[in-house]
Amino acid sequence: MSGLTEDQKSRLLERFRSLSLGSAHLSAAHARMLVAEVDAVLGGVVEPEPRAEPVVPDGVVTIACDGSCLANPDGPTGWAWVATDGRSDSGGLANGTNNIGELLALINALEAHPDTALHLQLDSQYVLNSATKWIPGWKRKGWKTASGKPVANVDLMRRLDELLRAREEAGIPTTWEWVRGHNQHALNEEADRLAGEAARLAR
Amino acid sequence: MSGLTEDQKSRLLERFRSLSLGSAHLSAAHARMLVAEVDAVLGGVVEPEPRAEPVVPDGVVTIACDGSCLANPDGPTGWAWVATDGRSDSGGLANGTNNIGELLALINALEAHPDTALHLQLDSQYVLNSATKWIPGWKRKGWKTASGKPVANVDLMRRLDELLRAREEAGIPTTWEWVRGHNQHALNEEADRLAGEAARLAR
RNA sequence: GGACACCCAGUCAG
DNA sequence: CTGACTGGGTGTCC
Repeated sequence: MSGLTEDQKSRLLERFRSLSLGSAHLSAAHARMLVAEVDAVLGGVVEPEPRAEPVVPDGVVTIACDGSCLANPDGPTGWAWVATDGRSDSGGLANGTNNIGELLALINALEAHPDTALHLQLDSQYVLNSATKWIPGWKRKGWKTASGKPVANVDLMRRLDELLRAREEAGIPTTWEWVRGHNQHALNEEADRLAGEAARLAR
Repeated sequence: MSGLTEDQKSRLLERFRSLSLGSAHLSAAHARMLVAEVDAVLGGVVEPEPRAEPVVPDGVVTIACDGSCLANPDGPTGWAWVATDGRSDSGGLANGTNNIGELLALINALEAHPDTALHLQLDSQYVLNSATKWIPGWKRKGWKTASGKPVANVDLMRRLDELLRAREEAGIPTTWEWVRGHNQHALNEEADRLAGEAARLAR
């Protein structure tokens, strides 16, 4: 009924990193993610009940995207994505906003998987709605907001639109899921950690 | 360079309790406070350097307020205040939050000193800012938070406002000081002790 | 008016 | 290390 000790965690982490799965080995990000899972399960934090999660078909890669911004307007900003195919990436800039971080996470995830069917997990309704709902309307109205003001972060929005149109034209499936932030969702938590780390490094 | 042994502490405590200062004698709370001071000084924990502390004018009573809550939301909750006039009080309730404890400490201290110029020491910025900054704004906006949600613990906040307005109308001076928690600040430590005791008794 | 996110600060505890 | 109670602020959209 209890979780792992710190010692057990680090030993597990080392073990996971040295494992071979087929020809590949686990990334550091995924090893940490797995340790967190084991810890949660052993600690009774997650019930073994069937989870009401979307069923992701075989061959589809799930990616969690997240951003971070210390001192929100204009502070050090980080972005990160973590995928179930074992890949992950992150980066930062010296000045940005929380929403720029979230946008960059998605854009970088898409750029890294141009030919892969994806299931995208975001915690930002701003980015999720931009990608799935608002961009078409903005384009029709010359990138103007509902209240007539220019859409923020237009350059990033245009790039996002470009990437999504390319996927659509190539017939590459893309599905979306909103996940609440900080909800012991292993993929998202790891993306959160990496994004925060990247923001701190960009300081 | 070393502090007191437990034996030394209890002997000191007994000694302090039997002392006469003018016609009064030390309360148990203040005796413990003094012993803690001696211990800290002998242990080299506090430097004998001149401290940058507010100078409290003669006739002004300093009061440290503190709250405690075991198992934070909804657990046994205690409050306490300790004053330099030798008085102190504490109490508890079966269910509360940490912040309710801190609020009750201040409210009870004010109620016990309606006509005394006070210097109030709090470790809770939540309560300190409520009392000195936020209440006026909340009243203007119908007790709504900056993010539009109803202010928590409104009943206690209203009572606090009432007490402070009464003091102001009567022209009774009130000054405020934030002290970091658990910083060998004798008055605060004693209030902390009493609040914890009260919480355990309320269990 | 609503929603999500990013922080900052303090406290209470395990 | 974990979690909760509370407040302030900004970024963004409808």
